[in-house]
Amino acid sequence: MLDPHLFRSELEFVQAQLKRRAIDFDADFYTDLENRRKAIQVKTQELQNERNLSSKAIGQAKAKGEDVQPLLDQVQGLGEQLKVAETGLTQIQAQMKDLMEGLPNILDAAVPEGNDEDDNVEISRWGEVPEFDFEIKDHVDLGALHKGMDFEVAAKITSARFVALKGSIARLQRAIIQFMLDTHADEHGYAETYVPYIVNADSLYGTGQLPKFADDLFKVSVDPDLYLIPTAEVPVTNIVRNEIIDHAQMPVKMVCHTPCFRSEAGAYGKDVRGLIRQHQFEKVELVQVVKASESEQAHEELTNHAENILKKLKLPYRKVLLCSGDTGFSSTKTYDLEVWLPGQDTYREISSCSNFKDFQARRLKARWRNPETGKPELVHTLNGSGLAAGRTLVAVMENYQTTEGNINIPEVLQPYMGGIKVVKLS
RNA sequence: GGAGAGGUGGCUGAGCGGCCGAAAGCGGCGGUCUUGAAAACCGUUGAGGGUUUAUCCCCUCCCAGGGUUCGAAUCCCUGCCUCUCCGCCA
Repeated sequence: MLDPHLFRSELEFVQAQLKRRAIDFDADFYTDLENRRKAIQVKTQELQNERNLSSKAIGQAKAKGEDVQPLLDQVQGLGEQLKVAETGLTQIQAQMKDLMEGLPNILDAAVPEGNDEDDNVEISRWGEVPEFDFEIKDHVDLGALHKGMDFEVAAKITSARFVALKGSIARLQRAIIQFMLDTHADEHGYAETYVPYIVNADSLYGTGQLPKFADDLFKVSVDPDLYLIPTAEVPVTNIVRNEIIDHAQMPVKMVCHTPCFRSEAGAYGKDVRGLIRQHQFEKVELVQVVKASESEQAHEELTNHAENILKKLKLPYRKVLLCSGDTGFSSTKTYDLEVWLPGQDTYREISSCSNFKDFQARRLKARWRNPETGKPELVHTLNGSGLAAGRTLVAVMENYQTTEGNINIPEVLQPYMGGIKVVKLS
């Protein structure tokens, strides 16, 4: 949610910024609504004040043993007026909330203009794209060859867009997850975190998935409304919802591995082959809660932490700054890390690192206490995949394949694989 | 799943339908004292919002949502959560 004060003081700026998101914000409609809100709110509060004063007077008169009937006659009808005013206020506030919560975050000045992923800007490349002197296989074929990746059986158990992993391939994914968790916890200073995989609507509202993106979620319960998490971002960031964090606890840095569940409604026909786009996948997520003045630096650091995993795995990747049209709803600025996938002969997203500034914090009512002023201030929240484990599995399999169809194990993963250096065909 | 108890400020914990945004203690902050610190003493200290240049003033919030009332932390209803006991259970 954007700052309402910004709308009142700098409406034209807001309008211009939303235009970058291809949103035609109706300033006249807003101004009219805001003026009505102001009038109704002032009126309501005046009536409330009148009621409070009258009631107090009645109380005092009663204490003195005076006749209160004249006073009671005086307030007759006030209740009805107040009810009308309060109802009106509630309505217009709800209307404004609907309007406001449908608006995306304001983009950082550095975000390039553009319509879609084709307009994203490459920042850097790392590593050498491997050259193979044999006919390479993609992860689906490799997985089948190793009898470790079975889409058919998952379809039988559940439906399309699920997978069953077995043997060394399953272990390799687990090794990747453990390696990532250990690296972020031990080297990058994140607190390992475990959270529920099912969340309530308030949490999804807090991080911005609701009310706008309900179609992307799996709902598992009605009354109360509960959903499977689409990312660990939701439960982990919501740890600070409605909290005022002591300054000594700042910055809050958490790392968390969870499965993620996405209905991917409307994504059919897009990238269907293999593990790339699934209803359920494993991800290690980095979340930071920082002071406003530190979020831009934290964004760079968090992205570096994710990059560090790719470097340690010696997987070639590139870093991309998303353009205005491709940056997510809640984000001010997002870097994507794209890993090289030989099977697709291209770079594919494996991490997305975003700075939400105070957009989520305002919805979450997540604050920290500034010792200099003694007052609570909204925090800035950030998160990034560190990394998507399923896609990392794909990347390792495809980049480390050998002519025999074996898969070499990156050195950093070997301790997690019982010391073996290669997964051989049995 | 069954039975009971309870949800009040950063924490502990009082609170009769009006004098309660709320005692007291702890903690925090400022000060006195001290070479410094501790102790003691004094003062101060919740959040959100409206109006305003600002001060002032006003509104809302005692788990959440409804209700009763001129007036609700306090009474009533519903929900959620926590704790204790029993049952079941990885």
